[in-house]
Amino acid sequence: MTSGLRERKKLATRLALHEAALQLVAERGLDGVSVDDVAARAGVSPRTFFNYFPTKDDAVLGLDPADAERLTAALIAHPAEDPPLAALRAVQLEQAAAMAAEPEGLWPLRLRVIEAHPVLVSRLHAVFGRSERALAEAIAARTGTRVDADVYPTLLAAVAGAAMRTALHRWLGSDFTASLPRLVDEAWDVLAAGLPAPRS
Amino acid sequence: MTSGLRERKKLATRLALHEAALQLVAERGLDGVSVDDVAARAGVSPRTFFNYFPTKDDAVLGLDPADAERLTAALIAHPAEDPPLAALRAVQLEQAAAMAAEPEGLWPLRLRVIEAHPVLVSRLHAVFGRSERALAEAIAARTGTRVDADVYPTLLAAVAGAAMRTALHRWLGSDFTASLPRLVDEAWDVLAAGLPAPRS
DNA sequence: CACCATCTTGCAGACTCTGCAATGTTGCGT
DNA sequence: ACGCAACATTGCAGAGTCTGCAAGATGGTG
Repeated sequence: MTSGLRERKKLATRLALHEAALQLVAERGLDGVSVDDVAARAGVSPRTFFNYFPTKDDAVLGLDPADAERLTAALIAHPAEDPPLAALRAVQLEQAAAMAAEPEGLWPLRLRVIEAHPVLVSRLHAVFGRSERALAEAIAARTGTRVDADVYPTLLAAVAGAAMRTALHRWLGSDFTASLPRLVDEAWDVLAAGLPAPRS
Repeated sequence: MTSGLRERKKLATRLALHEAALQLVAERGLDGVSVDDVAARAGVSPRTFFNYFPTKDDAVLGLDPADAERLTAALIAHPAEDPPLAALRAVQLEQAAAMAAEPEGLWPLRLRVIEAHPVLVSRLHAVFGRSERALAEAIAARTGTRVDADVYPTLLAAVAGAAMRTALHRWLGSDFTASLPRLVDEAWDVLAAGLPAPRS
């Protein structure tokens, strides 16, 4: 499936561009790095850069838009007897585990770089927003409602994004010593309880 | 306070630029409008445009970063005996009412234009993300916890954003026939109940 | 009225991003 | 092995975005 030399090369180039962007920005800051720099370090022409990423920022994030699809696919594949909230929670737990297991600690570096640049934080929020839309559709399919008829699908999708973003933020805050899946779990516990005020 | 001629002129210029951007983009689409066009219609030089908005997109959104501050200020001003969730909900209801009452139906137009351009949807998400950060701080102050010690502030702030975004999305979906405050209320009802699956 | 702060503007220049056409590679059938 | 078709890379030209700087216009103040 992914065996063709062509496919592998494309993947490799994409990753090379992403890592080059990430490292350079970590070293010099976002404004200290141009597309030409990134292309040079990745060993391709500047023009080629734009065949892989529409934007310098996107290269730094390096998130595949197909990630969102994979998430919704996982949700759809989940046993139908589970209620949507439980299904979504389970799917996100798996996703969190996968992220924490990524080789080279790519996610920690990514998150550190993002956190240091407000623009990138915004971009990340935007990416989440995108995938929430797709997620809402999948949830609607699960509950037998339509996205524009009921609050539930859109709201639950947005809340799921909130849970993951919160967990990521706290993961970074713990300097990645905490367990990401556990942080996701904690968030869902509070959500499922109806957000009661914490005992102070 | 806001009485100086200078202040008023700045406000007027800012609004003129925003409305010019909004109208032009509504007519020709985002890519059919350049900063020069916007500046021309607003009657200022292109260079001046950038004294007011860092980006063409920002001019189309036209959201004052001070809006976020006003929200947190309102939360802080809210009676301290209310639990944070109730306080936040009340504050958002007021905000929703204010948005729906805006003259000229600015918000409907804004939302329609935004919805038609994915980039702007992303930008809006980003703006929400920003204000959620500030909100988290205010919530932490209210609950006596610290943002990086407890899930609650960050999560509740993110959820509040989810509620408002969901309500806005549905408002648009209803072609602005629904009551925005009511949509916000519905979202909070579901949230406070712990997101139970809807009876289908 | 005169001074200071602030706002506007033009200009030069770096950078981002796109379309197009030429050139090089890969995959596949014969 | 050969050669064709598909696809990737590259350079170039050009429009558009955005910034710094310095000159000029304008509102606020004593």
